Amino acid sequence: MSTVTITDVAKRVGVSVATISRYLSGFTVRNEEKIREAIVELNYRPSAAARNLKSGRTGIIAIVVPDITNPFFASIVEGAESAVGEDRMILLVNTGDSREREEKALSQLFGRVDGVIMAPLTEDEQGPSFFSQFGLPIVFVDRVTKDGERFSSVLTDNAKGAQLATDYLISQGHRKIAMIGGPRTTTPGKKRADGYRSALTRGEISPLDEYFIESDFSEAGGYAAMCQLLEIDAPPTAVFVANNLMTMGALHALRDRGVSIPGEISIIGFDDLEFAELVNPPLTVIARDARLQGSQAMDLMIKHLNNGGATPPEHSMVDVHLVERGSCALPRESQKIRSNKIDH
Amino acid sequence: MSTVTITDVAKRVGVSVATISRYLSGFTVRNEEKIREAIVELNYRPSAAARNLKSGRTGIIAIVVPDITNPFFASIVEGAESAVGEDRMILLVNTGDSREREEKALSQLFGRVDGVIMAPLTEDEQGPSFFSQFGLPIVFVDRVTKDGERFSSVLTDNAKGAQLATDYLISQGHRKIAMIGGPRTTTPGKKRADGYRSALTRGEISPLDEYFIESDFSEAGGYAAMCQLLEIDAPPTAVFVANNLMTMGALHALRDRGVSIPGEISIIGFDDLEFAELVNPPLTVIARDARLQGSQAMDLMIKHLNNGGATPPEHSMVDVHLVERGSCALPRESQKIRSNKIDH
DNA sequence: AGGTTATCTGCAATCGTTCTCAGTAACGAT
DNA sequence: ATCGTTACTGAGAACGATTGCAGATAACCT
Repeated sequence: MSTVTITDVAKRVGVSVATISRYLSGFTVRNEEKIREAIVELNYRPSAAARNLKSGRTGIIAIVVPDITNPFFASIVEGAESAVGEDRMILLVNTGDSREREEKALSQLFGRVDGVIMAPLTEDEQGPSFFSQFGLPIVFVDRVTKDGERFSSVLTDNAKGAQLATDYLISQGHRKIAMIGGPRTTTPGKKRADGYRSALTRGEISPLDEYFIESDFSEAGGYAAMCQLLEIDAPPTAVFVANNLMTMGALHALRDRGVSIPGEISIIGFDDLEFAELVNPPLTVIARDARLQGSQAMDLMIKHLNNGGATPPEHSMVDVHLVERGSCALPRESQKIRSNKIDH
Repeated sequence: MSTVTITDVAKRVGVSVATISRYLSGFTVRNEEKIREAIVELNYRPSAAARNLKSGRTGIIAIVVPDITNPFFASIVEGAESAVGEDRMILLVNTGDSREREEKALSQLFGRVDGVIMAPLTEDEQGPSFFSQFGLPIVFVDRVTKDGERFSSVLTDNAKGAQLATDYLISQGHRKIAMIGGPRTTTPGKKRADGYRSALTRGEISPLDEYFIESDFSEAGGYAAMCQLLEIDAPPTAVFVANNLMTMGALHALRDRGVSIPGEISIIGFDDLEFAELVNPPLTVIARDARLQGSQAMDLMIKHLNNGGATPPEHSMVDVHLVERGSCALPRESQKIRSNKIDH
């Protein structure tokens, strides 16, 4: 069994533990060759726990996300992973959209990790210094909270993305534009709804309450929301769906009901998906670089830690862009109206 | 700052540290109320590092996967997450398909985690006791290695899955059946290739070398492999693609070349995908429950740890089944042959 | 009141490192 | 020979918790 300690190595070589320790930390010592041999022979591995205790560092950075099976968060994690470097590792916590687990994780993380990169569930429901109380350096990704001022963040230009999407639909002649949004308690939920509304207003379309459904960023939520939209007397001719999972749900709903895209209804999603070009029709989306977001967050964290935690918070913003594929087209009615005009 | 130790709490209450420690470990002590107060007021959080050092336990279980953005592995992680319980956490390591990182991770993990759940990259390339040397309890998922006998594992019935797929294509009348496989150095790569071959043989079709392409389980690999298959003089009428990422690549390739599915070629994939019903046509696949695989692996690990590491290795197998959707159909030629017969 | 348990308490050792401090040895310069 | 410098070494005190041991207190019985 591997319960070999530094003392065993020291005895074997015939020097003090201090020497072995120094060798391990890169100082030059006299019997390097013998030490190397002893380490290999004894299969010695330094105890991380003891190191942590002495140094106060763990070399671990936590990433806390609501749902790892969401490809967006998986990409964030991958991006962070790619930037973590040689001498640190990542601890993943999946909160499963539970506030309780999020809080529990945060308090358990103290002392186990040097810092936390997280996409918090909500921004409103906790006190103003909720996240500060844990005494952990935090970098927020994608979402920001009330005491966000004290921590760095890497956000997406959510409002711009939503505007881009809505403007695009308007430019195609749609006026009955619905949105399936996320919870208003989250940054993306809020900002995307804002962007949608402001684009409508700018386009001189007055937002209809019926056309905005606040859902929950889940596939089931998207499915239900789309069903609800289809039941309206004057159903929308286009729908902006505020995240990838809900988009999948919406597509499922439309498929189940036999509604054709973009013939009967146009769909634009937020966040690209690996399979977006493979669905029928290929999905038009607002895309951003989630990997980049993850790696930037990690960069900020590492910079902060390497400075001894003395850096002021920094905020960066990742750009969004429209990826035109095939799920949006001229609205039926507008087609009619135009042909009427020609007839005229 | 949170550098409050158990000593501070003890002083505040006016008892010894031992008493506080005992209170924390659930023994009944006299001044429970005062202790609770002191802990809250001082915002005391026990040092995980010190605990680890004393107890030798960390309460952390590592999951080592080659690629977290692969939905299959994301589901494994999610499943494991769901089974991890109250008093343990998960450390995720993404090796990015690099053997070097895999090995480095394993050696760094020692002392930081109580056990490792992993899908090793390859089974062949390391010595017979490669994984034993780290002195860590391991549960293998999906793949198994040379010293797999010493560790528990949760595998998939890969051979059966491949046979199911191939038999299905044969039953539809295909005889020119190709396979895009994974690396032979991995368990799934090997077993799925075996299943494919044995199904062909049983169906009295002699396997053609041209029709078997050993790829790398990546999307790019699937794309390239499919292109290669299309260049053959007598291209296959059906292709079994051995994992989800390669299936996506293959679909992309077919789309780019304008080859119709299942009109010109039938496709069956291994591993279901969230969007499999949304692509055009809906994808027929061999499916299995990856979440279950993850949670079973975690269950085995926890059982092992709670027994003080004294349990013998256990091996379980997750079943596979065929999900018929729309990407497979009668082969063209066979259709012709049949109509010829009718004409006859 | 005295004796016997049952319950709680503090002391101090311990886990495996790192790091400070006070050496020691070698060597060239004086 | 003495001194200063450089380059390494070992003893031992931390780090912050847990735990065996023995002592103290309270509770209970006769």
